[in-house]
Amino acid sequence: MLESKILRQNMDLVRRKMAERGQPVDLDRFTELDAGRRDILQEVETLRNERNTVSKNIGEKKKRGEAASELMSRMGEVSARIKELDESLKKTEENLNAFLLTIPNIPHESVACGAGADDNPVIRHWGEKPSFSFPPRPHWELGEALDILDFSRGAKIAGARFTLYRGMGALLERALINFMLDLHTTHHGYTEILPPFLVNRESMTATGQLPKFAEDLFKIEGQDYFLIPTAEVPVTNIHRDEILEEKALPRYYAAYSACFRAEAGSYGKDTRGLIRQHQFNKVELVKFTRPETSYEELEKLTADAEEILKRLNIPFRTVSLCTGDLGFSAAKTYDIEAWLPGQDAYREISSCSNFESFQARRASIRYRRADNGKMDFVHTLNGSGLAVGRTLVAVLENCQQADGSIIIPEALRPYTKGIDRITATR
RNA sequence: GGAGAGAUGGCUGAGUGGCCGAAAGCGAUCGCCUGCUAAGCGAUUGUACGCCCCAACAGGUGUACCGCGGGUUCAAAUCCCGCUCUCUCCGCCA
Repeated sequence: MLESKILRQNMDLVRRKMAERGQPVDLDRFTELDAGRRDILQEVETLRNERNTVSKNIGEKKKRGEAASELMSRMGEVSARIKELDESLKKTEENLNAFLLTIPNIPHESVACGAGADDNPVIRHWGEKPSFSFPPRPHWELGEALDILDFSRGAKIAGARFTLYRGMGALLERALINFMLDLHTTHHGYTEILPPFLVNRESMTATGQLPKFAEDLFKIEGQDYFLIPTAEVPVTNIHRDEILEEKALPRYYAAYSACFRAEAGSYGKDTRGLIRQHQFNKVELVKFTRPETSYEELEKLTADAEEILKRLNIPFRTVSLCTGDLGFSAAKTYDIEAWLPGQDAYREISSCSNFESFQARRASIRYRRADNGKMDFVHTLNGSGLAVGRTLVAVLENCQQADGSIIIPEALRPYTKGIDRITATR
């Protein structure tokens, strides 16, 4: 969220940046609401001041046994007027706030201008694409042939976009989760978190999923609980309404969670395989940093996520999202895209973002600066480290053999009871 | 699910209608003092929003905030109602 004061002072910048995002904002409406609010505020505060002084007066008179009924009835009127003004103030602030909550973050100056995904500059490539002496197969064929992924049972039990993992498939997924968590906690300095998978409305609003993207979320009927679309939500909310010590920054958290997404509006997209599921597993990295270091921290966080693919020896490329492709809350985002030979394409496997103070304002996450003793908002960052289901896809497709078996990357074998190969069991 | 207790500043904790943005203690910061350490003494110590002032830093001033939302009253941390959360006991339960 952008604050009124900041918006008021940077109208032109905001107007220009929102246009670059392709999401023009009606700033006249803001000006109107903001000015209206301040008008009412001044009037009501003047009246309150009067009431406070006169009330004190009344108290003193009464103590001396003097009559004060005239003052009391006049203050009755003032109070009634205050009540009226309070109501219209509240209404105006609600409108203003609702409006502010729908304005996306301002893209960082290093973000390229562009209309959509095709305009995202590629930052780097890593790894050699594997060459095959046979046409590489997509993971859904491999998984079904090996009897480790059961799409039709998943659909029977729950519906489309749900998958049942079986045997080595389930083990491989679990191995990936543990491998990722271990790497981030022992080598990259993250503290492991296991968060609630259901959260309340305040948490969803703090990180930016609400109010604008309610249709992407699963909600518990009749209760104010939402299924998390990413561990970013509960983990960022760890410090909601808190004041952190500057010396306790930066803070790094790594969390495994299941993630739930309604995927409204993606009908017919990625209908086969594990790529787009209503429920999937993810290890999420979240950082709370001082404003001065957040872009440095974004580079490190992205490298931490890339390290997983490097150790699994999966080729990838990293792109920087352009203004037109940038998410609502992010100021800058790197997407890491793994090479999937079965689909002859790079597919997103991680998205690493700096939100600057956007989420911290919504969530009121602050720290006291050591230099001047003032409060300031922290910067929040997060990134997948990594999307587990998609990583499993990448392993299957990159490590497939001519006979349809899968050679398990060495880095995972400590987590697969030493098993080095998945072969058909029937 | 049933019964009860509670929620006050960074922390502990007092405060049952006006003199309370809130005692006291702890902590923290700054200064003094003691040869060092410990102790001691003094001062300071919330946030948000608005207005004024300023190039800016700062400053002045007003309002709000004692879990959240409403009500009573000239006046609410204090009285009333609803909600949320925490704790204790009973029941149930992985």
